[in-house]
Amino acid sequence: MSDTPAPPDTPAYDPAAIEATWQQRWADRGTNSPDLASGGDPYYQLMMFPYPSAEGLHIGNLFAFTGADIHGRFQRLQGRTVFEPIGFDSFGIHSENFAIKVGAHPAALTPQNVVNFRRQLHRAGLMVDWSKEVVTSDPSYYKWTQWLFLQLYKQGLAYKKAAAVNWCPSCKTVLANEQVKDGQCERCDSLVEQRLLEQWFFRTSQYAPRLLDNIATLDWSETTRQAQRNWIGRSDGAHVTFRVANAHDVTVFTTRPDTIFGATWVVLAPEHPLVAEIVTPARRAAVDAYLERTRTRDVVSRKVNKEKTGVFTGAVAINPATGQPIPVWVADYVLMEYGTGAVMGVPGHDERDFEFAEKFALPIVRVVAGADDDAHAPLTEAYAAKSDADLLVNSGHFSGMPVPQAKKAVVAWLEERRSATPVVNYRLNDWCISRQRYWGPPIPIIYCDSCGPVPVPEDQLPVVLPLIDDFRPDDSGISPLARHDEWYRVPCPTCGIMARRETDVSDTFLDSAWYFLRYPSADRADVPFDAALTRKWLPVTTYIGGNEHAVLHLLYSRFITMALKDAGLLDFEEPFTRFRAHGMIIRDGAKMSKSKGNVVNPDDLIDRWGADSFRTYLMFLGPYEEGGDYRDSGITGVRRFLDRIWGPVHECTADGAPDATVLRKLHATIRKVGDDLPALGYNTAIAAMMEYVNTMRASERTVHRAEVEPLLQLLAPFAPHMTEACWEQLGHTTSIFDSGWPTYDPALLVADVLTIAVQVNGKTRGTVQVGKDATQADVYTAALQDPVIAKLVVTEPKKIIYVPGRLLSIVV
RNA sequence: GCCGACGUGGUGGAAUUGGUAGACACGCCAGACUUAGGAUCUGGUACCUCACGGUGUCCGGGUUCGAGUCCCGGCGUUGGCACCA
Repeated sequence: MSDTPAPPDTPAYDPAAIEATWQQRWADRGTNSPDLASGGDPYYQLMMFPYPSAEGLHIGNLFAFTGADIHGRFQRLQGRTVFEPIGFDSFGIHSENFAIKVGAHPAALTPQNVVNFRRQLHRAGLMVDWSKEVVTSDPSYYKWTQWLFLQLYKQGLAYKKAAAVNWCPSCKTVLANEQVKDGQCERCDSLVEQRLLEQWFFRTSQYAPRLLDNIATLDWSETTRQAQRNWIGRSDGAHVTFRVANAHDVTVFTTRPDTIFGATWVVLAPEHPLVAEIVTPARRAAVDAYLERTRTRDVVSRKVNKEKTGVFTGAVAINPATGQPIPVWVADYVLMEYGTGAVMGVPGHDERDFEFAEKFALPIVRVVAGADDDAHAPLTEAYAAKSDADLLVNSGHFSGMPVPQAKKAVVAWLEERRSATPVVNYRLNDWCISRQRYWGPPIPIIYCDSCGPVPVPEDQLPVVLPLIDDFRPDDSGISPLARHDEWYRVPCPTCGIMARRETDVSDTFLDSAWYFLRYPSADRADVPFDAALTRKWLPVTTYIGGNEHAVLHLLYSRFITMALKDAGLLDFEEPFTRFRAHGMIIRDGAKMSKSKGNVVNPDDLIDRWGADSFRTYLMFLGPYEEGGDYRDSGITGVRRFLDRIWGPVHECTADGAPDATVLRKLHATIRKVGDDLPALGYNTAIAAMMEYVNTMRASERTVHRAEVEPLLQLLAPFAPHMTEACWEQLGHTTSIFDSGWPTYDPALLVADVLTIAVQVNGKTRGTVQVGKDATQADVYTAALQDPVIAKLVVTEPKKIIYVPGRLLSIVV
């Protein structure tokens, strides 16, 4: 960029040439491919691998990768053997839908996209070990995804059941519950329908307590840990049994057993198996009509439109606390998939029940009251406040007891009468992994009329996804692969008679739930992951990624790891020791998107400014874990900063001694950057280096070699190419990344003269210069020399507070 | 509705965790060097005031010698969850 005539011996800083040169050298010399078997002090630096879109790398990808790369490079400068792999999450509905949209085949499009991504990632100067790349749609990878399915199957963790599932009519596939938001498809926003299909599930719910309890042991971003806790959704309560005349008992789940004296009805979910049994002949027609109505209602109006509906079954249950008969209703505000599919209606203390009671004129009884409330005043809304001072009322011999205590006491009392048991419930469901789509790993199961479902023998893996032209999904709910007899008709592995392959493929989240296990062993065709390498390199030391995967991807990965541990295939059960969520890059205060037309193309920016400036600028936008607002104009400042280092490196002198002031600033900077980098405080580390460069170059002085050389090491993680070139210019023949991290001398950090702020009655009135060993009395004496302060301090101060090295506060 | 995060100049953001608010950078203003400047360098830049001085970290209270930071009550922005009993 600079046209300034440089001194004859200083070549202009030309990022394009330097970056190409060093990327080539790193590749030729294997600089970024550590010896995984022999390298000491292993550090596994993982970044979330991208889905290779046709648009190429998004600026958000590069923000994420650069931050992770800086962390990895810093660890390497600290002397660790750093393994920083990357790959491509190339299977899945994203890739398939895009292929359909542009009329191409995903098997043709994906490799093109991967080539483009690889090119862009190389340009960004990441310290990636390209010899360990994985591509999830490659048979050499998905062979092991299928193997993984079989391991879970063997353990009884994979099972098939007919279930009401979420069907997206636009994507034409089943969606996991977690892919449905407000009754809409997370991907395309279509209204989701309910369908009853046979699906494969993993028993994630079985691991809920462990997945929850382990969270306490993880060094993860707090927001991510909280999101996982919420998702797993532990709630402590009780099962309470209600007698129903001439029928089975109804068991409900409640977290408020203390309110049972106020339960004035019981409700079953429409799908509850007992509905058919308890309904009285007189009410059967009405109930059947209601069930029919809910069945045909789509998920949206059921889950989003919260208008209460319901119907009385005619049955009567006995409240086990009061002994009173209460009606049994059916209503769709009760969900079959949670708890027991039945609840007790306590309108006084639950908003939903209150609404239901008002609509159907059911009795509302108050059984909890705040200390100052009248126990007999009618309720105008549900009283669900959770103050510990709330007391039970109208609750027999429990009246007057505080709520927390009553929760336990009531259950214990009912337990004695065999009407209740304490229960912990989790919100976490089993993971539906079936997808009625084409672009994924076929689920390795064969259905035989005489043997039933038979797993494909492991030595016959992979079940190769056939290259077919009519891969588009249709509305039948049957996978495209089912249209190909020649593929799906196979002999049964057990008995040899003609059988049928499973034609569904598995969820993309399964591909990514184990990829970190594959990386170190990516070049091994004989095993999914080598035992010795895995023991040495896993769990992942630091994982950096987006919080949009806080729940699904991270939870599934944790589940898979636990399942493999239980199968004896791993010796750890948490895959990611440390996880940090990076923030999001926005532009003009809004998310970048094509529709808003505010997308920034990374290729253009690297062409114009160079990867080093681009990387450093992205990290300078704001705190890494919070993200930042991308502004086009700001990158000039960072480019200028690099230019201002490039010059001195080429013109520095080794004669004489470095300047004392500069040296003190240098050591302060080494400390600051060394403290900031492990905590991902990239923006402040860059600011500190800028400050140092301003000091170093003050008054256009000639810079000493010892002033600039350590700076290159501090800057190297941000601007790897430029610092390598400068390092070479200073006469080094090996990579700067093998040069270690500079140390600072604490003795040099203390200035000889300190500036102390002086406050009088809390207001800053001036500053004084004192020697570094000055006492409170010295500072006070010095302060009184200041006429402004002397004028304010006319009497003996009431109080003097001295904060050593910082300020003196005088109270008069 | 529930849970969490956040609120600082024209802008992005700093602030050693209770100690001189606005580091660093963008932008802007002025100057230097220039045929030229969208290059480079130097200086200035929170607000009010000619000045002395005063006021300032969303608003209102409080604790403290001292509050951007801690406490109480509001308002706003944003992310997640949501008929989960």
